[in-house]
Amino acid sequence: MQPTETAPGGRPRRSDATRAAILEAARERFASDGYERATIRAIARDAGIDPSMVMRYYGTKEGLFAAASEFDLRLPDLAAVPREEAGAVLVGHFLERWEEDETLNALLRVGVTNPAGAERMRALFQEQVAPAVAAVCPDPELAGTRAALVVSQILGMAVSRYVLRFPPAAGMPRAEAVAWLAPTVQRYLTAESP
Amino acid sequence: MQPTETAPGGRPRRSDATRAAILEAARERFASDGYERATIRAIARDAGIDPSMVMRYYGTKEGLFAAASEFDLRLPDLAAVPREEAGAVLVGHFLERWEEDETLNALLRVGVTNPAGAERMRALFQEQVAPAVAAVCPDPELAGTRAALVVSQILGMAVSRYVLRFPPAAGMPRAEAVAWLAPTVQRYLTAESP
DNA sequence: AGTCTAGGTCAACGCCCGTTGGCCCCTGCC
DNA sequence: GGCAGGGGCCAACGGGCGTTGACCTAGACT
Repeated sequence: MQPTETAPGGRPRRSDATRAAILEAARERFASDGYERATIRAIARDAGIDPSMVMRYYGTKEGLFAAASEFDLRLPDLAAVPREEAGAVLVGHFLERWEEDETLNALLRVGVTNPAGAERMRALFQEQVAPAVAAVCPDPELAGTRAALVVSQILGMAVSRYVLRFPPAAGMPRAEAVAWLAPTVQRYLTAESP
Repeated sequence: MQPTETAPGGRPRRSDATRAAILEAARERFASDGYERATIRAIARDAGIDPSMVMRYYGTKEGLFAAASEFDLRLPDLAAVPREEAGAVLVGHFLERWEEDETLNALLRVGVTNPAGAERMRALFQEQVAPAVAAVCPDPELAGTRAALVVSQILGMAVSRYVLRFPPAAGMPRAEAVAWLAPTVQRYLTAESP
């Protein structure tokens, strides 16, 4: 038996480079192919190692996905920006994050067809988005609803732009997308009622 | 050789019931499982026939999906409703359609992980949504952008509500969702600029 | 009544998948 | 310099997949 996991502060292992290569290849494949078509064999090939190594380090395909889909949105503290700019800041941050890290695309593609992936997305929503949104909500009891509305608009743009690639959405400069979406998100965050 | 297709006006075939059962089972499976996990064997089992019949009538799994994903959004003529209600009408119609026919969910789930499915969604956008939106756009050259924005909001709500099932979005009464989204869509349809 | 064809079943094919177990080699330690 | 153990490869497994072709069967037409 050999250790498959170490506390984050543990001594570096000789296999760390391989582990990282596997994770990177996995994120790429999950992001572009979804869960079922992202095969362990293809991921291993991308990482330049044998498929059995993936099993050794991550136990199972589901375990690999769990490790590859760990993600920090790094949401800004919305209480620290001018109240009327919260919407623009949030939209800009999300789109930027989506373009710089393929993990979000992996989460989205897997979340849509795989129950475990959907659960991951719900956790991301509850643990990261909802609290960040609650920080600028006028009414605590509506915070969940507001967060869901915000996410619906941002998620929809991400699907249109990065996944389905509707020409007008995919071709739109990011600044233009932010300009259109910001007032919407601002309203969801702070408007008294619909 | 035997005919696999007949002109829409053709005489009814003895196999029409079977063909319909296959299509219904296929839509159900594609909607709940996505393309890869919706197996021909499972669809045939649901339809109460042998898997080879599916191949006989639809040629290939891709052909089956093409047939099962034919869809008419039945979008209303937006020029016929009061200008300021276009947003509410459009949102309400989409959510209703999403709940009454699982084909839309099948399209969405497959579109996210399958290239052919994504192409289908783009065709739906271009052939049905874009023209309907153009009917109320003040500026023809911006119609495509406006349609994409509208779709991004509606698609995002559908993903949140029906696919990922974020609790606040999934639990929200449809009327409340419409009330929140309507002003957004209205603005995308008619506002001069962001 | 006899024939022909469309509707349907069955068994198999080849392929690829996730996963396993055995084996080798290299490295760091005593 | 031996040796333990982690890093790595290889070959195989059982199973499920899409797809095929041979084979029955029952109805419609003449």
